[in-house]
Amino acid sequence: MSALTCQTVRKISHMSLRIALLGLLSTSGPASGYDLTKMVDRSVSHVWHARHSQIYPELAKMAADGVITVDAQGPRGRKIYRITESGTADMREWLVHHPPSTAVRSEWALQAFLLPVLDPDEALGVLDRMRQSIRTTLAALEAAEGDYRARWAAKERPLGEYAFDLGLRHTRMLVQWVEDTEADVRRRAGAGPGGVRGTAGP
Amino acid sequence: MSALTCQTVRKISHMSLRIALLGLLSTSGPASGYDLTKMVDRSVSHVWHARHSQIYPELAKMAADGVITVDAQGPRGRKIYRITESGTADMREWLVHHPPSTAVRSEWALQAFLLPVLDPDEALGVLDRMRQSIRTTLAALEAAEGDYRARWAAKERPLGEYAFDLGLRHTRMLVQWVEDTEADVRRRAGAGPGGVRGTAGP
DNA sequence: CAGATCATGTAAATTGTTACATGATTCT
DNA sequence: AGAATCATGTAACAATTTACATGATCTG
Repeated sequence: MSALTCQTVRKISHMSLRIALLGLLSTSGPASGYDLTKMVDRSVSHVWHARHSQIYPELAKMAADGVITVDAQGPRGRKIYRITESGTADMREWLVHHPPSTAVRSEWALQAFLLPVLDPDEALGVLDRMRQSIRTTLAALEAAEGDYRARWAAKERPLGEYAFDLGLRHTRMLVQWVEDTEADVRRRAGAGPGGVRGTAGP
Repeated sequence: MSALTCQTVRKISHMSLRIALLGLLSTSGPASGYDLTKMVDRSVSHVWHARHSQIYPELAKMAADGVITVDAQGPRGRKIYRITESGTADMREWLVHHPPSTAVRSEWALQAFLLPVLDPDEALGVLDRMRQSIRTTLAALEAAEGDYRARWAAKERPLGEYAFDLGLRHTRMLVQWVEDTEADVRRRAGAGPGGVRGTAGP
């Protein structure tokens, strides 16, 4: 097995887009670039965002590396890709052995980070925008939750139920953070320079 | 003002690294590339990760764009940068008017997403690794919390108190998610294909 | 048949990573 | 003097975004 896959042993380390696509192909069955783009938009993009202009070239590279093959050709150059055994092995290897990078890059959190440079009223403006935005997201997720359970009940077994749960928890945490932070900014604005803020209620 | 800054009105949209550096310079006062690299490592990197090899060229571009200036030159080509008025304006503009991108790219969440492709015992292995890793992170954050409060009490007013709180909440949420997910995987493994899992306890 | 959308791609620019390279200063 | 670390950069490559480009198929 190691002899057969030695070409693909290279750097499995990053290339998370590849892994995401392999994951989708492994549960959905054969699919085209267009199909995968839509699948990504509807599901994985909540955890790993990608555009079609990145997906098409990546699929070509994946086929060249043998982790997927062209299963069939449709009408207008439409290529249907299927995951290979080597692809399945790569994906499982990454999942089981790759310690996920903790490197974060979140504009949301960056704005939180920089909030103290603003005057209280400006900060409250930013927080207000955040609150509206995150409440919209929460509403969308809660609406999707019913749909999700229906698909589950219909035995569709969509990938990503745990990630969906994680997203929901994350969103609820953000709503709470925004509200607590707003309250804190207000309290301080009223009280002048005060003591240290509590970071979490009991 | 708009006439003065028209050159920098360009695309403030992304360039978050630039904003992060401007934020640090605006509270720390003048600093060198090396200083900023260390500051990034100790603080913003929890929110926006960057290496020195990206920071040095970015500082050069920022100086060329006039958002920072070389304030002084130290011994070995050490350049001390200072934020300009235009830089302050850009940073505030981004903070107040740029709706933060919600695009996520998290290897952690991607592994969560793909968890269902694994057998229960493999999934439990992955979750176990996650639990250990996240508990370590939580311990580090909780240790840093005391330090943080001390610095606050000493009037250092380090940037990022709200982001620190956000990070702590995020980490606690992850610990809870890992534990609940482990329990769920175990429950299902024992019970065979079951119903839909509850996404959050009351 | 016109407009929507399906469907696939490429090009250029930006952003980020890894590795390489180098010399100065401080500590023992 | 030798080791550690301070300090600054560059080069090559990989990942990502934005914009451009094009033609097919379906719907009313």
